[in-house]
Amino acid sequence: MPEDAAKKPSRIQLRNRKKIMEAALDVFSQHGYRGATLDQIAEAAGMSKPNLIYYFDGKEAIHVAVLNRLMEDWLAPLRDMDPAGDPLAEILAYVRRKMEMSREFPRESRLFANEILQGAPRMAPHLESGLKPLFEEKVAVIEGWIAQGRLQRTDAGQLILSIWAITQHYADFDAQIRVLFPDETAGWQAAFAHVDEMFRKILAPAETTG
Amino acid sequence: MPEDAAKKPSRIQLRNRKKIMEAALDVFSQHGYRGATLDQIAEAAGMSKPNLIYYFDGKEAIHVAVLNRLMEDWLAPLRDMDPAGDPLAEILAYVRRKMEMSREFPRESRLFANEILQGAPRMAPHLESGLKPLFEEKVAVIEGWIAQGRLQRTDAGQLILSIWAITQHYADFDAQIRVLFPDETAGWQAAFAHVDEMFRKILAPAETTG
DNA sequence: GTCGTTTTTTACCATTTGGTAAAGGCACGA
DNA sequence: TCGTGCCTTTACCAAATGGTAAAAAACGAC
Repeated sequence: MPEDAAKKPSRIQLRNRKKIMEAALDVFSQHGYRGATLDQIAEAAGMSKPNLIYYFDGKEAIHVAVLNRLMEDWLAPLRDMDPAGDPLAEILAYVRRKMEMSREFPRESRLFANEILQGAPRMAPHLESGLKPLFEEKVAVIEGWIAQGRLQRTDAGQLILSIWAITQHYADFDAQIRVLFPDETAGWQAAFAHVDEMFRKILAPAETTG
Repeated sequence: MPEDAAKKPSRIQLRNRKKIMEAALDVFSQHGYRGATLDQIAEAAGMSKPNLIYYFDGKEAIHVAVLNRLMEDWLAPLRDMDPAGDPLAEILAYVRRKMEMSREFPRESRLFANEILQGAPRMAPHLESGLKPLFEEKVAVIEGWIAQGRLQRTDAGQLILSIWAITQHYADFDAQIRVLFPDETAGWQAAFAHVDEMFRKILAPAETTG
């Protein structure tokens, strides 16, 4: 059984685990954890259900594995925010990258949203150990910028929240947006322009009239 | 069978349907459609499973009934936005009311989010016939205000989207926010202040330097 | 109270679903 | 070519779940 393997996984193992996780991302993000079935995942992965169980300990293990891999990529843009860079440029670049992720990886966004919506039953530890320290670190960075007068005074924590809220909304509420903006391409263009403009106004460098 | 009753429902019917829908809101919003079971709903409603089926045609019918009732209340704040009022005040009032709804009715918000996340399989008609016309009406109102120079020039559709995104985020991503802001009360205060400040900056009446 | 109607319960059922057992297939080194 | 160990499939299973049948209980007009 490869699940507990401390040894190097074979080429076949790597390939099949990847296929399973790709299929699972697809199915889980579309139906949620309980809505997804092993049969669906197996079919999407092009293999039999017992074969899934051969590579992973069970449904929950697959879900956790997908979430774990996801978290890295998900936090990367925030991690990249550079304290040494120009404040406004750094934050706007972060916003843009989050928008790009919503456009390019909507499945990942929805999987994450699904998990949080249900109360993060399988991800609470990750939030504590992965997300929270990074969040607090970057809050401190932004507060530093504000203290230096290089950024409009604002609540740094709430600012990051609102960046998440808006950017992820475009992926998570796609079904709704599609109804309101039938022209997808124009919608994305308007969205990119709008969020940039929005946060630009919010963060305009502090006027010395403070 | 009361489901197809064109006749007036009895007092017992009204009471029990209400109890069922309240229970269903609780369970569906916590576990999603497929994650919720009739047994859970029955227990939460304090009655037997066959009794649920006596009052509703089945699981899906319960879900649809809950969603339908929800939509009215959900759109009310936007509906209340008054074209004759002061632009900035109207929009900020709308934002505040949406924030209050996130705080007071998180289950409703999450139920809605869940449905949209899964592609709105049971709500697409409502989005077309209920949400979309109202959305377009209010977009026109805001565009009118902008044309009159009473509001900072911005994309009205995107503006409404971002109001939804941010306000609903506080309810939908509660599990995440709880990790990042352990002090709930302070979190809500900061949130209310932040969104008000945010949209105030975005919408500041157009300076005549346009 | 009595009778017809509405409401509720008990006892089931068929299907779906996560998971297992065990045999069969396959690759690959000796 | 023959094992040996990794991989895959076939045939199942027990529990959960949406739903039904039909009898029992409660209600309400008279």
